[in-house]
Amino acid sequence: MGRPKSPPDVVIRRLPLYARSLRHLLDEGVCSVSSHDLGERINVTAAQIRKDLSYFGEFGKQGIGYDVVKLLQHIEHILGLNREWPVALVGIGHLGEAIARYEGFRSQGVRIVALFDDDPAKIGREVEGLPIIALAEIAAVVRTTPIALAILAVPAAQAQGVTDQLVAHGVRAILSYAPTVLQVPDGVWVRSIDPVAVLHSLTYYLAREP
Amino acid sequence: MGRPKSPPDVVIRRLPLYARSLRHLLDEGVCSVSSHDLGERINVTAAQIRKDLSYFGEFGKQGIGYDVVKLLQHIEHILGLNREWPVALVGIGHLGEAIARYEGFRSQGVRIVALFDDDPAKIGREVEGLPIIALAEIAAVVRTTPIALAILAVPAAQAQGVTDQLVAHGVRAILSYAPTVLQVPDGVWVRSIDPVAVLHSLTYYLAREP
DNA sequence: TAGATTGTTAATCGATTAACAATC
DNA sequence: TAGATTGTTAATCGATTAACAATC
Repeated sequence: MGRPKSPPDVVIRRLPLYARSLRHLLDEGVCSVSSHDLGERINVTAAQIRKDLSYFGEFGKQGIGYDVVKLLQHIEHILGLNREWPVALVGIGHLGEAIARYEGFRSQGVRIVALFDDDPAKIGREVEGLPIIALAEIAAVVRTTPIALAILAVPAAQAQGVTDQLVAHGVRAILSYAPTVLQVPDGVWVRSIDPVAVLHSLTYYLAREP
Repeated sequence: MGRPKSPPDVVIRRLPLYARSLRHLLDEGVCSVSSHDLGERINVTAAQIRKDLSYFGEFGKQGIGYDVVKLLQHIEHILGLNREWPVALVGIGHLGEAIARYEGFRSQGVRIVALFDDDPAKIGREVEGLPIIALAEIAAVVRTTPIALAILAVPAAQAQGVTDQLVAHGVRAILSYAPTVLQVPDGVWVRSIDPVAVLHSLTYYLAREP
C-alpha cells in the first residue's frame, strides 16, 4: 500500500557531501545550481542527487535548479546540523590530540566538549583549552551536558570496554578510529574510520597493475 | 559465455577485515575457523564470506572450515601484502604527524618511507627518524624508491594540486584525509577518509530519535 | 557413519540509472 | 514561447542471502 520509504543509509551518508559542496558554492557566490552541476563536483550522477533529495521533499524548480542557500539549509536541517551536538573525545594519544586540534572538526553542528583519557600522566593537561579527564567522570559530565555523540581514538584492545561505558551513559552514536568491530545494542550507531584497512584494499589494485 | 567475473570493489574492501580477524585468531592460537564463526566476529554473514572468497579460489574444507594460517596467507597474497609497499606521507601537520607516529600504520605490507611538507618551518625536522622534505624533492626520492602509494593529510585547498604532483611522479593509489573530492586520471585509485562527513551523517539519526 | 561446513547456483533484495511528463 | 531542469516511475544493474549438493 506504499507508506513512504525511509531513506536508505547510503543516502544519509551522501547528504553531508552535498552540504559541503553547497557551502563551497555559497562561498563562491553561486546562487543556484542544477543537479547536474552539483553532481559533477562530487562525482555523482544528476539522477542520483535528485533521487536522494526526493526522499525528503521537493527543493528545486523545474528549468532552474536549486537555490543554493535554501537547499543547504534544508539538508543541514535534515541532518540535524541546525543544532549543535556536544561531542566527547575519548583517547588523547597522538591521534586524539590531532583530532582535538583539527580545525575541520570545529564544524557545523558538532563541538568537542570533553576530552577523556585514563592515563594518569595525561589527566589534567589541557588541549585547546579543554582539560583531559578520566573516563569515570563521564557520569558527572553528562549530568550537566547530555552527550549523544562520541569519537573514539583509543587502542583496539580498549575500544569495546570504552564503548560499553559510553553507551551506559547515554551515548547513542560513535565515530570509532579503533581498528576493531564494535558490538553495540540496538539504537546505537557506530561508524568506523579504518585507514589501515583502506590502505590494505588499495594495495590489491597496485599489486595487479601493469 | 561467462569469463570469470572480477571481484567487485566491495569485496576487496572486506578482505582486509577478514585478514585482521584471522590475525587475531592466530594470536589466540586458533587453527581452524568456519565462515560462520569468522563472520560473527565482524558482523558479516557466513554466506557472504564464502561468496567473497569464492572469487579467488577454494580455501576451505567441507565439514571443517578454513585453516587460519593458510587462509590468512592467501588473503594477504591476494591483497599484495606479501610485499612491502613504500608509502609517501604528504602534509605533516597535527594529523600528518599523528599518522607518522601511529603504530597501527607500521603494519603488514606498507611502510611510510618519506614525509613531505612545503612549510619551510617544518622542512628538516625529523618525525620517527624520517626527515620532512619539500614535495619538490619527490622526483629525487622516486628515482631510488618508486612510490606507488601516498597518504594525503594536507588542507583541502592544496589537495588537488598535491595529488596532481603525486600522480605525475608515479603514485597510483592515494588515501586522502582532505575533505574534498579529488579528480584523478584512469588507473589511479583514491579512497577518502572523511570523519566530518561521517559525524554529519550520524547526527541525522540522533536528531530523529525518541 | 553422522554431522558439519564448504562452494556455488538461484532467488531476493536494494540501489542506481534512464526516461519522461510536468513545469518553470 | 523554447529550452532547461525537476521529481518520479520503471528498467537495469549489482550485491546479498538462502538453499543445497558435494564432501570432509
